[in-house]
Amino acid sequence: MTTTKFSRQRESIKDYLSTTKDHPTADMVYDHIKKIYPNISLGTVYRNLNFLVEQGSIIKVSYGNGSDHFDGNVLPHYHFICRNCSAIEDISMPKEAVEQFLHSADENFAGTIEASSTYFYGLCKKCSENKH
Amino acid sequence: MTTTKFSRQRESIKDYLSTTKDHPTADMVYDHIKKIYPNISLGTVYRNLNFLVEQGSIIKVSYGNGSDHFDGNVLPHYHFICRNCSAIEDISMPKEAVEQFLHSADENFAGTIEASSTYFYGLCKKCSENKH
DNA sequence: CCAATAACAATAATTATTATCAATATTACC
DNA sequence: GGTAATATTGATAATAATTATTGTTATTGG
Repeated sequence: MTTTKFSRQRESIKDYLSTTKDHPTADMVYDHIKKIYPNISLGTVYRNLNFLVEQGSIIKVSYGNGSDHFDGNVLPHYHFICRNCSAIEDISMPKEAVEQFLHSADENFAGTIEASSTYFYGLCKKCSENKH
Repeated sequence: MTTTKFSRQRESIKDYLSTTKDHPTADMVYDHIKKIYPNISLGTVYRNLNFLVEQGSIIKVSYGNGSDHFDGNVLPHYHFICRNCSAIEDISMPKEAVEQFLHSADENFAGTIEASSTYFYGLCKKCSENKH
């Protein structure tokens, strides 16, 4: 079997994602980690992001338009994407609402539902205030 | 203003998507339409798929892994992606369940929620039966 | 400390999609 | 119906995002 070795670059990426509330893309992570390890390469960032997603330490947020984003918050929560400024924000929902929704899906489907991901779209607070 | 002219290629793409229950990618649409218009180009397929999405005649299904898929069913419904065979299937949910879920999201968010998209993951009927 | 090898940096390759442009098809008008 | 105007096409080049390759470096078990 193949063992996982420690890597300061990977650790740094994980740390960054666990402390920021942004939902950076691979490129944004790259820009940030470069300040600490100036000769890290973008490929290493991608490799480690995929590794960490695989491992369950971070979450990949992909909502269709352009690049994937990454999130260090692995607790169950939902994402909102602003159609004006493209910012991604978290939405936490009461457990009951989520359970009911999943239950309803399960009732209407023949196979086995194991997980789900929901993206909400609209205008964030700032943008909806500035729109008039 | 710019008027929209008829195009047999576009019509053919729309027809195909409205009659299939698959959720083909641009490439799969291309392969199908080529049987009817052998010298259609992939660019034309992309161009028309985007046009039809814009127009609201079809829906784009993008759940992160690889290519976008397209769906001729524009009635409100949800999508399930099998983690084993990658098939995409439809799930329709009772209106109340959806409304309650959206309402709950709205209550927990400061901005304005206008739309949402949910993907369910797991094993489809066939795969969950074959797994043991 | 050192050999084995996981992880690295640099970069090439791939995949999915969009843009460009001359040729063709569709439509409005006579 | 014929023709001018132009939307759409097919072919292909370009771009964006991500993954694979390769020789070098860092980590770790013995």
